[in-house]
Amino acid sequence: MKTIEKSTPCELCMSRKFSLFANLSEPHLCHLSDHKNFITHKKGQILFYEGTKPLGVFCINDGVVKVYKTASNGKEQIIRLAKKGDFLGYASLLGEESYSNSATIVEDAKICFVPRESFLKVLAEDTEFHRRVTKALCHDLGIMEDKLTDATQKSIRERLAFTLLKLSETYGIDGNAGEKIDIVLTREEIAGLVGTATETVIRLLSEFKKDELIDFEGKKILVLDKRGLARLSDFYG
Amino acid sequence: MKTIEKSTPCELCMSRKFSLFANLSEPHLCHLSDHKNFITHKKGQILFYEGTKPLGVFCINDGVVKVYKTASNGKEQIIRLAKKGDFLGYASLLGEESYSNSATIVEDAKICFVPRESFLKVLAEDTEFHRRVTKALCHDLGIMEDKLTDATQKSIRERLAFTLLKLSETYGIDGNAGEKIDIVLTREEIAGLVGTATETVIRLLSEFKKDELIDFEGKKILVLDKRGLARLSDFYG
DNA sequence: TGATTAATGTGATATTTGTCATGTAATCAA
DNA sequence: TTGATTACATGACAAATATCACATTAATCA
Repeated sequence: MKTIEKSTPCELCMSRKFSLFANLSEPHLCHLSDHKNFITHKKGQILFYEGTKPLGVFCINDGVVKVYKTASNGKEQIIRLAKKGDFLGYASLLGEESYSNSATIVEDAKICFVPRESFLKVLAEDTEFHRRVTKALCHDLGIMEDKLTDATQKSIRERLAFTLLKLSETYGIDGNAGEKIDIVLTREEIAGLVGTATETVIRLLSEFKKDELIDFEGKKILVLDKRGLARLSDFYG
Repeated sequence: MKTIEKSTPCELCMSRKFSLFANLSEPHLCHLSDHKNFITHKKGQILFYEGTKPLGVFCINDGVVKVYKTASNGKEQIIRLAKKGDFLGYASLLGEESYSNSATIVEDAKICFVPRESFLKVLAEDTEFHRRVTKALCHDLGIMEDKLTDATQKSIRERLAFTLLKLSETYGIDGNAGEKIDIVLTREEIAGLVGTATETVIRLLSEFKKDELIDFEGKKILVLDKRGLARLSDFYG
């Protein structure tokens, strides 16, 4: 079901501007263009599985991908949602390990695959790029520390409120009736994001709606009261 | 209370062999030796605080340091325990951010401080070293994903059992009566490691003792039945 | 040494949250 | 369109865990 088609060369790619590839040299960009594969993925398709070997890195040109671990109880813990401009799989590649997580398309996506050798070549030849990659890894590490701390020290209600705020920050589009979180996530996926049971998410979302913090528009969530959610999430930032 | 004294030069440092500095060139090692500070720290002393700017990296020559975040409820979530050969603070330094966590001495420690410039100089000049740092960061990221998944999907009992196994793996010394975890942690610190309340740790440890999975020897814990703990921790690895 | 503080332990209790069961609504495939 | 599957929803209930209060013991220090 994967579609391979002609794609924008990296030199002209717009989503690159917001990515780690932002400041690469012309020759390196051409090298990547020549070696990459551009693939269109449909919702539900799987990019890679935990435990398999990374053969390169993925750059998201458009769409949304969930990166998650499957716990021993079968539930998915979503590590992050990756969007346009984000890279996938580079940590496992550079760590010289199998994928520590799996990745599945959440919203139809256009994704470039850069093979291992090309990526490593650019990394080796462009020290500045290597430094940016390192910096990104360090930043991600800090984020994971925050997530871990929240997971152990905050209640589900707090975490759900916080998750909604974060989602609206990243995927929010302003409307007349509050900010719409413009991606479709199932309750189960939200539960995976928060780290809880699906039923609990359903109940809490109803509660949030009753309290007029959020509303629903089709399958999407409207954030009506950010301040209220921030208060609930014990987040003062 | 910090003591500055003469220290082994990096070239001769034994704990370096197990660290990221393992394969540095002679000139780089000398450069580090010339610029580092060697400081002896006592239990309870604080190495750095979350939110402050990193001025360099710390290399642990001996001792144990807890790296933790203070949650909004005041509790400490311990991110990791760092021991001989481990580095501290490099993620924040390379991420060009303030410290994302705090570090406090758990067991009396000898620690070298390498100033920012020296560390960055070596990083810039030794590509292989940079690659090893990157690899370590990637590995840590994978570990954090595991921890997050465990934190949301496993019970406290499972996590405590797992924590004890990990501790015995790292700090265990074999004795006639099981494997002794040879560091002193308060119940509160164990709670911070697991991500739970102190009372819960106390109760569960008593339960584990009653079930003859562990025993106490002074302030230290003896692991009597690893298999039993592994079963309890839902860990098959 | 005695006084003070920190660490450990225990009980009672309330709450949060997960689980199971079941039902309805929405979506999808043939 | 219809049957099947998936998503959403709700109730009942049990279990795990946090919190608070208060002992008791150990460690520290003046």
